[in-house]
Amino acid sequence: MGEASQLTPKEDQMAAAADGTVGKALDVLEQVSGFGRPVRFSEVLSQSDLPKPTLYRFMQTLTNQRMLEYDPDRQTYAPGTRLVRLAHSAWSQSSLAQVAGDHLHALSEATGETVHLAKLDHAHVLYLDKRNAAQPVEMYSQAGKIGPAYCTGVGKVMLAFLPEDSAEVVMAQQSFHRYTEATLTSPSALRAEFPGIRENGYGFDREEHEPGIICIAVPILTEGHRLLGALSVTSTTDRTNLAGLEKQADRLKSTARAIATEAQAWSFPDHMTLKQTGP
Amino acid sequence: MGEASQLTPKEDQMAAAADGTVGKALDVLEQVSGFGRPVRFSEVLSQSDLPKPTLYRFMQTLTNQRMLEYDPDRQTYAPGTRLVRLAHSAWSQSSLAQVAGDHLHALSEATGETVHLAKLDHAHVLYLDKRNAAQPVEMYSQAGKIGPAYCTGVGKVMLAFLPEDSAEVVMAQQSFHRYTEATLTSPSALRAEFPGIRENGYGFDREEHEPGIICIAVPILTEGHRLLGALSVTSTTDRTNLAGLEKQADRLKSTARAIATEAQAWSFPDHMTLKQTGP
DNA sequence: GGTCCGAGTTCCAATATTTGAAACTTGGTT
DNA sequence: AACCAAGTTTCAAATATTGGAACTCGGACC
Repeated sequence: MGEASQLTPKEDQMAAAADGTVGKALDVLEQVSGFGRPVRFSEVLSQSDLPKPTLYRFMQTLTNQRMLEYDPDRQTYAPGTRLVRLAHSAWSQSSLAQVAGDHLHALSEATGETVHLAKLDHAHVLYLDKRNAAQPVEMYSQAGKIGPAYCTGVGKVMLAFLPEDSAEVVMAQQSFHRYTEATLTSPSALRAEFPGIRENGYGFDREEHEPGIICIAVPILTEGHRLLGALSVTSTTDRTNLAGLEKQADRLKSTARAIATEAQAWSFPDHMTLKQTGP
Repeated sequence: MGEASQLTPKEDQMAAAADGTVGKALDVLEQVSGFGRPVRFSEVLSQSDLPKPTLYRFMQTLTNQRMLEYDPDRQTYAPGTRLVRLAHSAWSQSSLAQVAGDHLHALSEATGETVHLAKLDHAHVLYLDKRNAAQPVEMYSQAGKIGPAYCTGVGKVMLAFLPEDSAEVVMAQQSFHRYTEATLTSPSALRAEFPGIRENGYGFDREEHEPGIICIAVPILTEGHRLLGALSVTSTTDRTNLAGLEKQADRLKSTARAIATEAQAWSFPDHMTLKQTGP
């Protein structure tokens, strides 16, 4: 059992709770990945509650399967590149990410600010895409990155539009680190914001995660009110303020609606022959 | 078995084939991902040789583990976003990708062309990074994307610098589709290029994959001559020719050497704060 | 040179898990 | 109402996983 690991919120007792051998193997993968750097077998062993031969076999299997990669020079394991390939496939099949691309671009052009597309993963916010007004697309520099749910615009908005019991479960898993003065550090503080967010249809990040950084976020909902993700426009207190961001609310909402509609209608046009291209 | 297998000896035909339950589960994941679009359970079933309940349980497990995602509206499965998260971790831990970033940028600035970083994954070329010049080439490739090994600059160069038996194994797995007039469509045609590539230390793509697209590529090798990946500069026949690209050979080689050195020296200066950014 | 030590690896019988034929449920169609 | 296909559950038999213990290997330290 690990002690305080670096960024993981409360380790979810039931979620990671292995279903079967596959679950345990994936736990090992997650653990290696969680180190954030290549690790020796013994390092993983000391953090794992699996017996030595069992862990050893899992790591062998995962390495065989290229989910882990072994560096023979350093004798370390790191998450394997098969993951990168699979993730590319996952990302390009995500109707949300695919459909949203153009909308994000348009939004960042129109506002001149950075735009994020995110969804809820486990108990974290997972960023699916990001557009800077000036810069072109960056792939995994930002896509795939995770952030806290309780102190980001997208996170709070998604919580507010989640079924109440689900939201409670997610909130129970937050670590509530106080990043700034403004960070909300309890479920009740969060809960208090929800009615307002639900009524307006948007929410703010009031420098709750980083000083000087503010944002406005809206949920992306299906017609059946199922939560698909969220959208945000970020700026700094140097350039604008909450009232300024609020002016973008309608544009954000209609973009989110458009994305939701297209994502649902998206019947996978086969024009993306996932055949290989490039030199 | 149990021989020291450095790079997939011969088991590779059945490569994905079973290592135990975990292997089978990952096969299922790969299969779903291979569809390239969300799929129904029965579609997977008809393409799998697993019995119905077995496949069913695997897909349940994978869904529980968020390696797959189930769309209740459409009743389809697609690769899950947990993969995107894990891949982000894999990518950011890949010393190659991390270390190469600045070099790629410099190279694309200096040459004004598109630069690719790739490694060998299974029998494919897997692109780890790409930098566009100001005027990007008409082409689509990004991190996580795979391409053929036998008709790309990076692929051929990597094959040439692989131990002979490994190269043969990889070549035996190529499909040798004739993309263009110039495509090499047999192991022997490939083999004939290797001595030249090894002697020069670089290789070309002579419009073998896409008409009008040419490139020069060099391998990235450790001091112990272990193959880490490859690097390429791509252009079009409109803008230059092979002789023109060849002028970049020395710059490419020294960049590759620098990347290799840094990648090996990279002892993980704990830049691992993993601090989450973005609202 | 020998001995000790810890990391990594293999063995193998006890045990818990996976397995899949068959039966059942669900939702849509004739 | 009867039918069919897709998806889900059951349960004993078959099999894979498990982990204590013993072994190998290479380096550190007398």
